[in-house]
Amino acid sequence: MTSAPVQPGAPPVPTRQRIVYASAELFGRRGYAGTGLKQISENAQAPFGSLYHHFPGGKEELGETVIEQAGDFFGLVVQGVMDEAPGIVAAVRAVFDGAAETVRATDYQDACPIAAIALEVASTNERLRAATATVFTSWITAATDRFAAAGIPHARAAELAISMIAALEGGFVLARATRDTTALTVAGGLIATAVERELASTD
Amino acid sequence: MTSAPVQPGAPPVPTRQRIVYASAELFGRRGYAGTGLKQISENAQAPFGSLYHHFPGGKEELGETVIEQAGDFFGLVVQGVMDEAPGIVAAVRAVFDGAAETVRATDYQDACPIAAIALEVASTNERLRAATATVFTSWITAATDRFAAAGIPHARAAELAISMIAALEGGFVLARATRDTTALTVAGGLIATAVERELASTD
DNA sequence: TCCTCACTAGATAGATCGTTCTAGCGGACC
DNA sequence: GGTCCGCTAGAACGATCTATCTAGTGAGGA
Repeated sequence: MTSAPVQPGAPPVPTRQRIVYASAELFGRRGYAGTGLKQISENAQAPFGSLYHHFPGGKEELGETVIEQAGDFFGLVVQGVMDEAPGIVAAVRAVFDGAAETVRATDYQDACPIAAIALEVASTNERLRAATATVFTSWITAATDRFAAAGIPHARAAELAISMIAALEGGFVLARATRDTTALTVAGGLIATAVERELASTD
Repeated sequence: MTSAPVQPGAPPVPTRQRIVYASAELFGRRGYAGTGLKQISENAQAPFGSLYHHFPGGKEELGETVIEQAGDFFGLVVQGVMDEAPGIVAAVRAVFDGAAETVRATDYQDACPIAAIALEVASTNERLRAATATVFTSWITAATDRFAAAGIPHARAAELAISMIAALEGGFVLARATRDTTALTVAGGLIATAVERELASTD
C-alpha cells in the first residue's frame, strides 16, 4: 500500500515512514508501554501485518528506529532554528520559544518523544536506553560546537550545552504537566543569559 | 497482614504504605503504564486483593496517591537538604549533588517518579496530570519562597525556582539515559551561579 | 504469459492487563 | 461467647497486549 498523496502531485508517504511518524507521535503522547501496536497501525493507516514486515524485530526495533529518526529530525529542526537567529544568544532563546510555541500549538500534547521514551526504558530495555543516550549525546555535541564556534572555551561550551538540553527537557516536563509554557521560556531565558555572560567575560 | 517489623521493636510498615512505596519505585523505574498491579502487589509483599481494598478506585487512585505522597516526600527531602547547607547558593548545589548521588547509588534506576508519570499521563489522564501539576507547582512555590527569603526580588526568585526544577527534572532524564550524573551536577552548577549573581546584583 | 517477491491484510495464539468476585482469617466490641 | 468487620487471599473474567501465521494482491522481469 502506498496511500494517496496528501497533495495532488506530491509523492505518497511510504507505509514504513507513516508507521514511524505515527509511532513517534503516540510514544511522545502516551509513552512507549502505553502505546499499543494496534493503535499505531490504525493511526498510520497501515495494515497490522505491514508492521511486522517492516520491523521484524517487533516493537523494540520500531522503538529504536523512532528514537533514531526523531533524534535526527529534531536535531535538524533545532539547527535550522538556530541558523536563522541573528546570534548565538538569540538562537538559544529561539529554540526555547519555538519549543514553547509547538507545545502550545498542539494543546500540550506534542513535546519531545525521546524524553518520554527515555524515562520509561532507561531501566528496562538496554537497547532502547542506549539509543536515547546516543541522541542526547549528539544533541549536546552539536550545541557544544555552536557555543565553541561563538568563542566560548570548549569545556565551558560543553557545560552550557548540557545545561541547555537539560533545561529544555525539564521545561517540556513542566509545560506538559502544568499546561503552561512559562517554564520553557523562563528556563530558556536563564540559559541565554548564561551564554551571554560567558561571551562577555571571554571578550 | 501487618508484616514483621524491619528491626525488632520498630513498628511494622502498614500494607497500604508498602503498596504506595512499591508503586512509587516501580512507576519511577518502569513508568505508569509499564507497571502492572500484580507486580506492585508482589514487590509490596501484599496480597493482590488488598490492593483494591485500600484503593477502591484501582490503578488511577493508586497513581494519584503515589503522586501526592511522593511529591510531599521529595519536597521535604529537598527542604531538609537545603536547610543543612550554609547558604542559599550552597543549598542549590547540595540539591543537585544529592540528586546525582541518589541516582548513582541506585544504579541509575531511581530518580523522580513524578516526572516519569507526568510525561506519560499528561495527555491521557486529566486527573493524574492535575496531580503532577500540583506537585510541581508546590515545589516551585517552596523554592521561590526560599530565594525570596534570601533577598532576591519575588519575580526573579520565581524564575530561578522554575529554572531550578526544570534543570533538575531534565538532569534526571539525561542522567538516567546516559548513565552519567554529569548533567545533574553541571546543570546544578549553572543554576547555583545564576542565584549567586542575582544575590550579588541585589546587594 | 507466468513467475517472483515485496507488501498488504487480518485471523489467531498465548500471555498479561485491570477489575471484580467470593471466601476466609482474626482481633475488637457487645 | 458470639458477632462484626477490616483486611487478607487468590481465583476468575473479559479485554488487550505482542507476536506469529497463512492467504491474498499487484507490479516488474524473464
